[in-house]
This record gives sequence, C-alpha cells and structure tokens, in this order.
Amino acid sequence: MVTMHDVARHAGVSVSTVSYVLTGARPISPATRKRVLAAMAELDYQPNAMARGLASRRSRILGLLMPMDDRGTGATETAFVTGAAEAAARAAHHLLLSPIPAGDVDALRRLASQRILDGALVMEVQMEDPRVEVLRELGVPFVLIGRTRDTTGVPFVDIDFDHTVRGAVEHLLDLGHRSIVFVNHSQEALASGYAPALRTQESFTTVMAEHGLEPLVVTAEDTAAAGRAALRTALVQCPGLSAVLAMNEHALFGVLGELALQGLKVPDDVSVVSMVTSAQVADLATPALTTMTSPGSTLGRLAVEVLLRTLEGSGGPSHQELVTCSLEVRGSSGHLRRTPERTPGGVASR
Amino acid sequence: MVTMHDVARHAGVSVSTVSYVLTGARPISPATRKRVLAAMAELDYQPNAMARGLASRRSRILGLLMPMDDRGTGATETAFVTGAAEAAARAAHHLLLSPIPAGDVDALRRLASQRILDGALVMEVQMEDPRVEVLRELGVPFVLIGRTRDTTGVPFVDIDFDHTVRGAVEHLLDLGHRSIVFVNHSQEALASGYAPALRTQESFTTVMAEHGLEPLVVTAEDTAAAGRAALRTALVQCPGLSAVLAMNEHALFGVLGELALQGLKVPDDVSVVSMVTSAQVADLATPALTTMTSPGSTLGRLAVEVLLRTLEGSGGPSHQELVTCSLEVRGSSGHLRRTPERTPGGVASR
DNA sequence: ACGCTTCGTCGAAGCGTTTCGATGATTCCT
DNA sequence: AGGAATCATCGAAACGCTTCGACGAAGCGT
Repeated sequence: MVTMHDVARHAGVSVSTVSYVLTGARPISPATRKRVLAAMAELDYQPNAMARGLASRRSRILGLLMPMDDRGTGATETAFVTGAAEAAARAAHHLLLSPIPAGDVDALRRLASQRILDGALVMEVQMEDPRVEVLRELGVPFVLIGRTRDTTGVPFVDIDFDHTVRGAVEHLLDLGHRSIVFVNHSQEALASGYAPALRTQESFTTVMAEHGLEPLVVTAEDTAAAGRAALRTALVQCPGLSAVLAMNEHALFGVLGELALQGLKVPDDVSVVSMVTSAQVADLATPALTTMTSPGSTLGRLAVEVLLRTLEGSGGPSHQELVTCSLEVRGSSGHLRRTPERTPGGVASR
Repeated sequence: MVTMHDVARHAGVSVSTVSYVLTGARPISPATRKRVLAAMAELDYQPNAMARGLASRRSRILGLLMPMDDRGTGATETAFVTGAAEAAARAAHHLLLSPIPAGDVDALRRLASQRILDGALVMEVQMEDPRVEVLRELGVPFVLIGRTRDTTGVPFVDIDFDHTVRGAVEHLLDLGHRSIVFVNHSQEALASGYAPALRTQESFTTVMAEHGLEPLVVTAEDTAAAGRAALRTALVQCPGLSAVLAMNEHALFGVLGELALQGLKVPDDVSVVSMVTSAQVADLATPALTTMTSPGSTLGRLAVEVLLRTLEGSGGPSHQELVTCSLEVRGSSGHLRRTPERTPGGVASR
C-alpha cells in the first residue's frame, strides 16, 4: 500500500505538506503543490480512509437509517436512495445502509456510538420518533426524511402532504367528482404513527370539509387483497362513488382489479388518482395512473445536501423544507360521466 | 468519548488486556475478563470503529456495489438488499452502498483503494464484467450476485436461470400451451451483456427446441408502452399465441394492458408467467401472476455469508452457488382452452 | 538596515485501536 | 529442588493520517 510517506519522499517534502495539499487546511505554494500532485499521480496514491477518519474525526460516511419493514420498499424509496447516493458520491462521501428498525433504540445507540458516521439520514420517520432523541444525545448530526409531530429545532426534508392532497382532490373536483374515497394505509400503520398516512388523512378530511363534502376514508393493508376488500367496503358505504384517491400503492392495484371485476371502467365510471407515486409504478396500470408524482431522487439529494451543510458547521437554524408532488394527469382520471349503475354486491375473484 | 484507556483504568488493567477481552486474540482469565466487561458496561463503552479499522486493517464494512440504472430497481433487488443488510448486521458488519456503474472502472478503483471495504458484493453483473478484474487486482475479496460468462475461480451466488425457464415452460406445456412467446428485456440490454436476459433467452431457445417447438422471442424496453408494442409484434408473428413468458416486469404490465384491450382474457385466452418476480409484484396484477418467484432475500443473505466466510480466510475453492426460483401458480395461468379468435390488428389505447 | 509580519514548510504529537515481544508468576516434569 | 514450559498480563510500537506549534526566509514599513 502506498502511503503519504511514500508520496512525501517521492516529492521531497514532509508528510504534513502532502496532507495540506490534500486537505487545503494551509496554503501551499503552487510549485510544491504541483510536485506533490505529480507524485500522487505517479504513485497512484489513495488516502487510507480509516487513518484519515481516525485522525480527522470525520469518516466521510453518512448513515442511511432505513428500516426495512414491508412498507418502505417501493419505487419512491428506491429513487430516494438513488438520489442520496449520487449526492453523497458527488461530495466524496459514502452512504452506509442500516436497516435498524425505528423502534430499536439500542441498536441505533450502538451504531452511533461507534463514531463511524459523520451524520445520519433518518427514513421512515414516525410522528413520535425515538431516534431523534438518541441521535441528538449522542451528538450525531442528522436530517429527517419525513418529520415528527413536533419539529422545533429538528432539520428535515419532507413531502408537502397537504399540498399533495389538495392538488389531487382539486383535480378530481375540477373533473366534477364529489363522491371521493380515500384509500389509506392500514389501521395499524396509522396507530403506529406512520406519518404520511396520518398527515394525508388529516389533510383529506380538512380539504373535503372546506368544500362541504363528506370525507370517506377506508384503510387497507399494503396488499392487493386488502385493496379489493377496501373497495368493496367503500362501495357499500358510498354506492355513488365516482373517484378513488389512494395513498397505498399496493392496495390500489387491488382496487383496480376489483373495479374491473365489478364492471366499473377507469376512468369512465371511476377516476383514480394515486398520491406520492413514481411514474414507473403509474405506468404499470392500464390505463396509466394519474398521480401526484413523488419527488424521490430530489428528496434524497436534498437531504444529503442539507446534512453536509450541517456538517460544515453552520450553527444556523435547522433547515426545514417541504417539497411538493406534482400532478401528472395520465389515463386514470377523467370527467365525471354519470352516476354508474351497478349490480350490488361485487363478485369475488376466481 | 470513552476510550479503551478509560475502561482499562477503571478495571485496573492495561489497554492491551481490554483489547484481548474484546477480540479474544489471547486468553484472559475469567476473573479479569469479568472485571473488564463490568467496566465496559458501566462506562457504556463502544469501540471506535475508525481506530479499530486502522489498527486491524479490517473495517467490518462490506461494499454493496449496486449500479443504479433504471433496471436494477425492482422489488427483487430490494429484497436482496434487505437480506444482505440483515445478514451483515447479524455478523456485526456494515453495508456501504455504492451506486458506481458497472463500467466505471476508475471510480471502483478509487473506492477499493481507500481500504474502506473488507469485501464487496457485486450486483448487476455483466457477462464480461470489468469489476472482477479490478477487485482481484486490488486484492479486495468479493462475491458476485450473478455471474460472468467465465466463472472459473470467481465466487458467486446467482439465480439458476436455466432451472427457472424450464420450470416456467414446463408449467405452460403441462397446461397444454404450445405457442409461447418470451418477452425479454431490450435489445440494448442484451447487447450490453445483461446476463439474466441473455441466459434466460438461451435457455428458452434450448428448452423449446427440446420439445420441438418454435421459440418466439420479443424484446422490449422496461416500460409498459414497450410491452404493449411487444405484444402486438408477437401477435403478428404468431397469431395463435396462447401463452406469454416474461423476463421483464415493467413490460409485462404493458402486455397485460394490451391483452385486455385486444379482448384477450387472462388466463382464459392467454396464460401469463413472469419469471424472477416477487410475490409483491405478482399481486399487483389481476388476476395475480403465476411466477417463478425470485429468492431475493435468500440470495442477499447467502452472498454476505459467503463473503464473510471468504474473509475468515479459508483458502478453499471459491464458493459458487445457484439458487432456484420456485413456481408459484396464481391466477394468470391456466389450461389451454381454445385457439382464440380475434380481430386482427389491435387497437391502440385511448 | 532594523525589527515585524507574513508565508511556506517541517517535525512531532496525537487519534484509539491492535499486536508483538517481554516479563513475572505458576505449574509441570524428572 | 531445579529448570522447562505454560499462562496471564503488560508496555510499547505500529497503523496512516491530521493538526499544532515552530522556524527560517521573504517582504514590509520606517
């Protein structure tokens, strides 16, 4: 392994000079700098990350705290990771992937105490997330992807769920729909404090109320079967249903299947809008889904940039930013045509 | 930060003794060990990863070389990562996620030279993958997830594509199908050496030939639109088509949409089997897809275990293992009913 | 020409571990 | 009983880098 010593000898300078060329911590004359750089190139020198990390107390590694329950596994999350990875790479940092569950405080404490992370990106943030306290206590800078209920002094980037719901609902209202059902994640997800589900549901209720409409909500596990059941429930509660607003991609595909089985055409009989969904997933359905498109990779990039800026040591106020989902109208939403007649009591599949 | 020194002082022993308790490199008497462990617990000591890494030349970090092109982003890959992360965590190792493209030899060389990785898991392996040579040259142990054309001396775990194709084809043959079209990834993917596409296609050709059948193959970009077009092409080339075998999930959903538009029912008119597909994705379709289910998380776990075993320093022969996809029959495949009549020249959507 | 800054560089002391050789204290064999 | 072998522990030298104080050589004003 070629070390700084070798470079120094080869360039006829001291090790510290080589170090300064690399870090820029002190000015070095152009002549020496050039010689040092030449020596590095010639010897194909790469700094040893561990040594640098030990001496500088900066590992250049960012932790990606990504609990891997079944939910957090969609195309949106993947795009997020991609964006984060690219931003990190651009800044010569690395991303360390940790699947620690949001509730496993001990594991997080262990990880953070190893001083292997310069900072952390916290995914799958819950309304009351114990990780915030742990990281703060251990002095590990962090940025939430998502946000807790109380966000005072906590840096985060998140999706503007209120804006997203409004955009989706207003799109449907513009098309003439009045009977809209909101298909959310499961009761358990809500109970466990899964923030996107809670926030969107609250916004939905508010927005519908603002328009003097009844906010119909059904919940479903993240499976197609649950989606089917959810739609049947919705049709019972509101037979005149003309639009579905979804915050649960997996269930939504079940909804679509069930709609087809019941002889309801999309978008002629029922319009469908999926929120926080990627174009890739939207395309899987026929017709392609109208979505509030998730800003996946943007969010990831942003999170890394905010975190790195924090590490630079600005003692400024913690950065908080909401990024919006944009409406992309595809084939699944259209003008209200008529109150569909249908045979009551849908037929089960197969 | 509490260091080994603190622990040593607190326990009344030398630092080296503390180290030996931790690493087990030398025997320590039960009495001292107990005192040391007590001191650690009391002080809430966590070893500094950087210092340990520098001194031991073992970072306990495994690189996950995961090129993030559009393709490698499905549920199968996610499951893989999940499995790997869990296996690594169990062995007290970390996973460092690097999105370096397969072709970017320089970036890989830079990463590997930093000595930040104990070993690497190589994803998205191509038939001729330059990364193998780089890693070997730089002395970084690795395991391929996938495999190159020439696998002599290269440790890998991969899916048994031949078995997968056989399983799928035989399932369809058993149901009476004879006109089967294989929907593969794009021409470019094939040309660039994307191994799963090449291997499955070859197996398909072979297996069909073994049964005296014509192997019809169409290629498609990984989009629904391309899938639609692919199906239309297939119907022109083989109007009597009764089954679709897919190696391209995204295109497959286009295929399903186009089938519906053409008035062809699944599985009554056309049976569909998707290969290397997760149950999650299978469920998105209605009816749910019959699949050769990808062993995602198993593969990830296995890869990490193999790599760790390699790091333990067994000079044995390089571990090579193929793991099979298992047939899961869902609603999309059924007995051949009849040669479907149809209006020639499908109607484009919308 | 004098001291005073400023500039560029050097040497050495860490950073928190691991690991190697050495050192007493025991135990064992004859 | 005496020397060899074994055992548990210690001290110190790495590991490859960063960073701090120091120092000679220029450049400055007066």
